[in-house]
Amino acid sequence: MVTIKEIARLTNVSTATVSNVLNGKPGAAGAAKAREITTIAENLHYMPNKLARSLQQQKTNTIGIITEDLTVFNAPEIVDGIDEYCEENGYEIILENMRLFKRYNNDFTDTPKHHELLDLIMKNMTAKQVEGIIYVGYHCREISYLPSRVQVPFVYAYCYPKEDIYPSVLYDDEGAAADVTRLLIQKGHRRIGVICGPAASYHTKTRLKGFRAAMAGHGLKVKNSLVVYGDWERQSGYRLAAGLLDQKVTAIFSFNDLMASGVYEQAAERGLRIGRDISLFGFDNRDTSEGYVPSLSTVHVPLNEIGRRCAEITLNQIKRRRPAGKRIYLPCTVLERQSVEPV
Amino acid sequence: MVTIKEIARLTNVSTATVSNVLNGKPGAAGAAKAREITTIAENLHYMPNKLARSLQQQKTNTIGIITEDLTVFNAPEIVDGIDEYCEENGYEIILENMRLFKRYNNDFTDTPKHHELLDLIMKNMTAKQVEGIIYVGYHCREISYLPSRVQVPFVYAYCYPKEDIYPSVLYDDEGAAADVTRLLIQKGHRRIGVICGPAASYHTKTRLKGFRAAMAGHGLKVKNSLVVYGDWERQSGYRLAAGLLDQKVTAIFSFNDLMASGVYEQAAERGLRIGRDISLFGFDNRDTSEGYVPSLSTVHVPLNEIGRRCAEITLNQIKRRRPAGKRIYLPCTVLERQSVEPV
DNA sequence: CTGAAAGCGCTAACAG
DNA sequence: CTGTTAGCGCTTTCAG
Repeated sequence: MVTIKEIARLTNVSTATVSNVLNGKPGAAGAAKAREITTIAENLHYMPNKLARSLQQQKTNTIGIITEDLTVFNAPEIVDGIDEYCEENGYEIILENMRLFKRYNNDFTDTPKHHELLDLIMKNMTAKQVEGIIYVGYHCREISYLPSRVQVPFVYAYCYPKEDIYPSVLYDDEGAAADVTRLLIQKGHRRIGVICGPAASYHTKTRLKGFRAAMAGHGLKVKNSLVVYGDWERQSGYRLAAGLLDQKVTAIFSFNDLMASGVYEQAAERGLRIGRDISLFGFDNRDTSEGYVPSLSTVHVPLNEIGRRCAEITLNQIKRRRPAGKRIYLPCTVLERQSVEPV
Repeated sequence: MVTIKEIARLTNVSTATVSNVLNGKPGAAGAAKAREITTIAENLHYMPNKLARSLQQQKTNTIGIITEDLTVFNAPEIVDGIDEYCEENGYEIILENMRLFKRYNNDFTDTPKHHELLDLIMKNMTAKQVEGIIYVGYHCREISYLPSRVQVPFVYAYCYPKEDIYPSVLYDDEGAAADVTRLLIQKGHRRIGVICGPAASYHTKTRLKGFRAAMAGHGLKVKNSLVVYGDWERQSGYRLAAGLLDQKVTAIFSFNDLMASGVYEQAAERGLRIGRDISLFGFDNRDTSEGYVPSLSTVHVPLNEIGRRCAEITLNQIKRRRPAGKRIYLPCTVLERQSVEPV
């Protein structure tokens, strides 16, 4: 690794001069000398050591991302958004993946062990002098264990901390569900079946709230038997659709695309055609949903935008530009495709 | 940020002693003094500055990961595998995402622009003193633009360089396709339809090779009209299945799960039941495939393992334990589920 | 057992 | 316009 010192030696100037020239300081050296320095640096493929620079400047231009689990479908897109924003603003990222799914066999809850792991990661990131940290949840919920000692701006993506001690960015589940419901109502649907996730889930609760609000807004009653609870998997959509179809619903609102795909299956077996005989809405806009036949109407969730926004908040806080906000809900986009028709 | 100097001042010893005590050097100080130092450090939440340490030790214990696109389905799992192995071995990762999909509107090819971007990233990583770099492709193929100046071990995941200049880890497409084909043949299937990806795709070519080899191995001829080409999307599976079913195939081997899901649709519309009336195999083991009804037989590709293996090779090279290998093909696992039955 | 001194690669402040 | 000096936080001889 060729250093600044080496170049200084070869060009008979001080390291300071080399540094100044290479950093484009005006008038750091005479034109001839300056050219000599840059040429030599070029030829030797000189590359500044960022460790040394950061140490001396007391600034790393780096933020840390902690993912609860990078392999869960929403995480990469959020990370991508963070990365994008950071790149545009001269920041870099380091990544720590907690791997919660694999570590705890998919059924962990917020355990002390989890808390310990978080603290360890926080320590490590602090040691690496990150200037801010973004915590990416693997599913939306309130996080009750908070990091112990936070010395830099800390922002939650896709989850939020108890009592909103730190800012967080989520999306507007409730509004999106209400939008979908209103759209179905406008198309003349009255008997709308709802396939929720588990009753305890944040997403289930907020989306259901939006659904009920929209129904009430149109003076429609919600029949309890038309609201059923699955487990987010395709299988449960397939199974639960049977009961709803038996009850002659004209539309089904599935709280995710996976369960909606099970509805296609169930409908096909009964000789019902989605879009024609029954309308269907999903949620998530998984990359496969557009390819369904007919294409699935669904809700696009702004994952990339969540990432970008978190990064923006973090960088703003680093620059002390703005005080920390609270919880931010980004709007979703309702995508009407062929699986929905008027009654 | 409390430093070693601060602690030295408070405990009336030199920074060297503090450092030695905190790093557990035997006999660095008297027992009492040592305890005092550790206590103070604890209370002040002292945290070593890794930048400084790395600079002085000329060692970062960090490797870089370059993803072509983190949001493509295989990338997170590979990154996860790398991360896992590194964590187990005391290494950390920094991530750079090229975002090729978004940058080039999904239809980039290996352009000069791409090459430039790669060099920029390489430079940056080198500046950060990574000890090795893993390049994660977004789909399997030969990469023709190589990084210009590589100063550390460099390993390809899920793609491979021209002339195998650097080691690479992929999976055994050909063998897996042959395994699937043999399994179908053993179940008595003779008229097997194949839904490939685009003809030019590496995956299409190698899997087709495996398919043909297995057929030939059993003295079976491959009818050209039974080998059709899609675009990896569900739609094309739906469409192409029609032609194959018209030709009375008893089994369909779809080269990915997405297109296989289209086959379910087509079959359902014709009143055919997958598993009973027609057997179906996918490829990729996408997380949704198990939830299909009936569950889809498919091929699990060892993405996590690819990541782990790449990390292993990289760390071994860093420690100069082994010479660089060539291309490594990891075995896939055939998952037989309910979508396959004997004729 | 303990500490002074040197130095990793770089930049900022200041003096000539 | 140019160079000297000092120091970021840490570890590592090596001398006491």
